[in-house]
Amino acid sequence: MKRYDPSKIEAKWQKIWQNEKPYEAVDFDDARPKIYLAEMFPYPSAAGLHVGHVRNFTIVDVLTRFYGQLGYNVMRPFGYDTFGLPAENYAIKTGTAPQAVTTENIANFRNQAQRLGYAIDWSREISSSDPEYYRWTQWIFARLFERGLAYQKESDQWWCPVDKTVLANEQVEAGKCWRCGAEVEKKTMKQWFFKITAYADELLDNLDDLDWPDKIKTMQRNWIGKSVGAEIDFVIANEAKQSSGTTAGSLRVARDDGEIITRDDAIITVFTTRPDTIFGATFMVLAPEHHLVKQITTDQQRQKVNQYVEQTQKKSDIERQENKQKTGVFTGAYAINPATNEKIPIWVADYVLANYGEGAIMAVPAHDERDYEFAQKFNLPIIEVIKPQLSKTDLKNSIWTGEGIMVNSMQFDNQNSGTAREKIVKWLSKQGIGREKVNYRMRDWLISRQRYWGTPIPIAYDSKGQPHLIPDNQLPVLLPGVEDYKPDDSGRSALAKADDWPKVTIDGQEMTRETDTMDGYADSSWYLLRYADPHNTKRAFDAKKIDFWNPVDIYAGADHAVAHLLYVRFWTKFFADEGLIGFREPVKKLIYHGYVNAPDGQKMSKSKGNVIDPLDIIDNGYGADTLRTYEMFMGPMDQDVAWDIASVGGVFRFLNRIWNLTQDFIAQPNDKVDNELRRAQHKTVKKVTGDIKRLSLNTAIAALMEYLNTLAKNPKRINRENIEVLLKLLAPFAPHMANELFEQLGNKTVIDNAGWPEYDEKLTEDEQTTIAVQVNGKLRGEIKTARDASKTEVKTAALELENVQKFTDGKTIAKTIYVPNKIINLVPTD
RNA sequence: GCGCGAGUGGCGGAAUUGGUAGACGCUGCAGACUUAAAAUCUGUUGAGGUAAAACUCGUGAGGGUUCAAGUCCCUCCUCGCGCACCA
Repeated sequence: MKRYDPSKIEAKWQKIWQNEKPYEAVDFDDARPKIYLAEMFPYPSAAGLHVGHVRNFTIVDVLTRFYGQLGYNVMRPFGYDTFGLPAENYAIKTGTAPQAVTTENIANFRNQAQRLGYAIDWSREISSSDPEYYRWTQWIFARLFERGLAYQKESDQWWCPVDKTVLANEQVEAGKCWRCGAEVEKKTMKQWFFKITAYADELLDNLDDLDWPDKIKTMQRNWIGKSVGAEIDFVIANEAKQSSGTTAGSLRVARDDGEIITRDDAIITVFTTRPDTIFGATFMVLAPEHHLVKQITTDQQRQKVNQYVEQTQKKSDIERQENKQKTGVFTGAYAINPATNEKIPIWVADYVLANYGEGAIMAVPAHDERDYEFAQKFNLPIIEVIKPQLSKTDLKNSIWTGEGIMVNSMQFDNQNSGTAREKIVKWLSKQGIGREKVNYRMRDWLISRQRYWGTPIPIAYDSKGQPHLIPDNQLPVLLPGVEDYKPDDSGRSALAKADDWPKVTIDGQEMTRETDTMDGYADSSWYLLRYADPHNTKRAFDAKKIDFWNPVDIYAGADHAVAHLLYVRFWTKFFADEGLIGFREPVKKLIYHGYVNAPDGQKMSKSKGNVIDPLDIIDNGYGADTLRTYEMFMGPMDQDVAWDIASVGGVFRFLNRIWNLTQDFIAQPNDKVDNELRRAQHKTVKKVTGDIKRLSLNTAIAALMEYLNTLAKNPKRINRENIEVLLKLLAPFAPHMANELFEQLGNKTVIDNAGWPEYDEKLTEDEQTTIAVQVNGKLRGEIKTARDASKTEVKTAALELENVQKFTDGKTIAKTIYVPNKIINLVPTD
């Protein structure tokens, strides 16, 4: 008898798959349904595949093979996210050119992916640092530029002092760089942005219809952070000379110190989501960076205010976030509350953020917790304008921030705050001092990176510093080889140091190239389209091919909940608006799986020395089939799981038993149909099919184990069909073994083409069913009956059970609940 | 603080629609084979209880709805993740 030796059979089948290319997708094949599956393409690190990749790729592989067996025209491509910081940092560390490192790492990744037996369409392999790819990333930049969706702006940006580049908001996590963890700094620089905010509403609204995990959708909603409210103008009041009045067109107001300021400077606009509470606005607060702070501050308060502003500017954002104690200073100035016409003081405090809304608020301490805290601390008046429709006991110590009935609000009294809100906005807008306003927390996507290893931004500047697109026919703007690509503190990438490269002639004009490169997320925002037409040299992609394959049916990943998955949605919407594609969402179903952690539950990391190398597992004799099956079996897909080598052994034993069982059958074949095994077989087909469809892969494998246990108990009664069905169901998880044994059984076709087994619903049910017998809801016994047994029959049989009689003796049955084939519950009178 | 998840044996987990809690795997224990070990195979493995059964308890805690609750409702605790002064 042959022994199970994974190394032999896996090498054999991998070679066959490489030579015969059975997993290439067919464009425009209408005879079969199509399905497009993809994983988030990996950064090919020098360390090779890790167990997390294996989980990610195997999930997609199981589905690829499953749908393939079901007869689908499956596209499952593969690619590499090669541009970006990790590759460049690695190149710097090892003193090799990023180009060379990348080529080497791709070869390694490809080789390792093949050693795992993935059913990849290798004809569609792409990598983002390939000029044939980034040429089109540049082309897309140009289209965005033409529509005003790529623009330049000078502003404060997050700068990572370690990676020496600016970062997008999405790449700053709790004030730290997402890559290296260094605390980021503010730096004023002129940078390129993509105007993702133009799509804010659609990005938010379309989330509702996506078959994505709620967790991701919630994160994206929070990130977009839509707030519907109003802008309201407050006029700055003058204590001493109230009556300086207006002159034509502009309001002129005198300040305490006598200086006259014009209307533009005399208005503070605020954003609020609760205009209904305006009658309770008893003070105003400006962010320390607000442009009016200097002008309105009175001489008396000037020193204190300056000191406070200086102090907060010195603090990093982290420090500002850490200290939740309210601080602030009175400016000495007042504004008029337009609803009450009362004079209210204007304060400066860092709890108001400069970069959201107007950087100024009307403070309603009775109905906002932060304002309340501030008012308590500085003894500012609190006026209640909304009465909750609840008993007061609920709010003893806190203030009411919900809806309610308006009070102290003149003509709006006794109305519901929700309806009053709209009326107040109308009332204010009639007076020209208020308007509806929607604000978003999301900012535009900053894409400039002061690093070498990225897609060059296809822009050049004329002598006046005006940006011009590099014409399409001069694309790609090739990344030149340079000697020294290390980043520095100059705020410019290494490309600025490349001798002649920045010089370019466009339309006969001498210009200077942009030397920053694009954020790597730009590259990954359209690769799911390129897969459908990976070798097109005339355009980014052919609309007909996109139309055939895209959007992606199932996309699997474990990271990038906000950044990548928001950007790729943004670009898809842009492409649709450009008429390049016919859909507005890139991914129908998203699988967001958990991490594979070290045995102690900690994250695997080189520094902790707890990294499990998947290739070691293969080479130690377990083989790729065991590794793949184990990673699918270790727990539900969406959960984090800890590595457990003992369980790897359990899965190996499972496969080994299938091997031995099949060898025994080959030695002593049997043709007879055994009813019990046939039923077990059909039951298993139903269960495994259903489980794979609902992505419950761990229970699908458990069902295969159960089926194997049933077969192994009756080795003599197993027939060919029993075994072949087992192998077909196993094939997505352990394709090498399934193919090998299927062949050993004498089949001429490979198992991939042998179809997915079907089941007969009637055969998935036992002829006899076991019915649990309860008395008063407690289990007292079991009876076996025919499937179609009537309630009366079952009841009679149940009442005959000795153990049931013990609990029903001398009592009458008041109620009988019967769930066919499941349970009967007898409820006696007391 | 707010939002979203989750809490089930010694461990990972299962229970898809309110219907027999603990599938499947690991570990442990006992046995077979072996000079021995590994491998393999068989049995067993929630707690209490019993010679064996019966029976009692049991899905984070407490209450509720129901013939019936891991599952639904209320209150609370713990952990994880996300957001974090966004007006």
